[in-house]
Amino acid sequence: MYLAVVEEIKKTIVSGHLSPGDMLKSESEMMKEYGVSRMTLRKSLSLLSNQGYIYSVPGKGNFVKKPDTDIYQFRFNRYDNLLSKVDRIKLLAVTVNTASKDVTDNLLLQENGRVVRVERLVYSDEQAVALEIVNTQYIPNTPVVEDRINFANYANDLDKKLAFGKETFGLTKELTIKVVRADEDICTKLSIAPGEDVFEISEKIMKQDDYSPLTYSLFYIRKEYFMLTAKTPEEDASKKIF
Amino acid sequence: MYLAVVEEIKKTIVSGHLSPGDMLKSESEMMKEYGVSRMTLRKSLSLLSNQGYIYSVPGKGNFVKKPDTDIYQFRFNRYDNLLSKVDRIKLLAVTVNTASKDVTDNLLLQENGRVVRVERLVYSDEQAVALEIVNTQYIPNTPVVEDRINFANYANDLDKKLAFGKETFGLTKELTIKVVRADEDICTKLSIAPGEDVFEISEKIMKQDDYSPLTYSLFYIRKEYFMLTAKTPEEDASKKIF
DNA sequence: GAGTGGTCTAGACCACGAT
DNA sequence: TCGTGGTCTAGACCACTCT
Repeated sequence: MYLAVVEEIKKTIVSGHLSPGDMLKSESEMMKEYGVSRMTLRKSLSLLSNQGYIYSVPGKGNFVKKPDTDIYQFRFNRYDNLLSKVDRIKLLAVTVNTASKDVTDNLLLQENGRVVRVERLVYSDEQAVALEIVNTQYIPNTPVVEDRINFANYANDLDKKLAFGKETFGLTKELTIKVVRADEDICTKLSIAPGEDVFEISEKIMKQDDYSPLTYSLFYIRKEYFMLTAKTPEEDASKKIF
Repeated sequence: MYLAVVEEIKKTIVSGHLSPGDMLKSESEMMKEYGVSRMTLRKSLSLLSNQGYIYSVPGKGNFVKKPDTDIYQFRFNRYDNLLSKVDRIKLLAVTVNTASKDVTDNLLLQENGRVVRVERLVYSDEQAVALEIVNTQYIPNTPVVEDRINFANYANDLDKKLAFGKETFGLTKELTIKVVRADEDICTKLSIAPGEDVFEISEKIMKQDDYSPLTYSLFYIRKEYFMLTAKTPEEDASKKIF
């Protein structure tokens, strides 16, 4: 029933009777028009709001929203997004050392702060296709960190658990993708020609409440082995909303 | 009040009393526990559901969801995402011709189908930094298409309006980003060395209901002029949901 | 059949904007 | 002051799952 009302309202919007910025009829009017109770109507309205069709201003009314069609969504995971199957991950090194400027800035460390640095090489088709560097602030005697060092040869899910325990909720992540000229170290490890370009994907994991950084990772990928596909968010929200 | 209940429930989840897959107390129990009515409690639950904390199974109960932390979101717009300001857009050509294989596949055309092809060069700092190719199915005498040709030297918003009229709602878009070796044509137009790599961003705009393609665009960008930043979706849904 | 979540209702009080 | 949307309530019926 509330879904039917949603469709009705969508029609009046899309069919052009209403344009962005226009006000919808008041809720009491719409209750009569569609023959539903207030709560039911409001359920419809909030669904429309979630789908980006409308927004409401307390004391004034509900308005048609200009749709934001420039938002995209994608799924990314360091090991699952390469263009060919990962068949081996090799642990290169686990070190505790002074952070570089880049790492210091991103992890908001003190000057000369120390970090745990885990370096891994990702193989596909017997070839090294990606180099992964995970930096975590080093806090001596923290079980999490010590564990992280001990088990650093395991990757992926286990990695996350070790780093954050049960804190899988309440995290925000930020990803930056660009193309950079590979430095000597990367060229050697990925066995590519000097001066070649590679993808650089940096991933920063932060706490959601105060944005304090937990890890800062760099992922260098041979450019033929990565591409990204993103889509406009689904409208399927309908099923999730209530 | 319902927000307070949300916080309460989050606590019981995050503090580890509940793990993914576990069932929450029944709604009637929680009503008593938090001293709220059914509708209020359900408002809290649907908020939690939207934020990805829980899901519910009719006839059984509400369950803690394993958070999907691999979803990212970003905003993209052909002209607003370059690393430097766009100061000029030059229309190179508007042609009606037989579609290439790639275009035919993506627009689901008949064999030897014809398309309107609009080609533009994007300038920044007096340099050509990106080449844009927009393909739309050619349907003779369709006002939309004819207008598109007439006004093809205008870009961005106007472009969208001409192509889709009031249909700004109900569209889905798909983006693919990769790095490819520039062909001769691109090298000339962007004045880069032969064999250099460029970003290739393809954008396919479809109708949301039947996924029928409307336009298929290719965007070639000099690799120094583009990078992408994406974030985990906000939890701010709270404000949007009701 | 008992318990669960999904939906809907009629009525109430509030904070807010416009006048 | 009046109309608007935001919130909350108590009670009802339904379809579903489990035993």
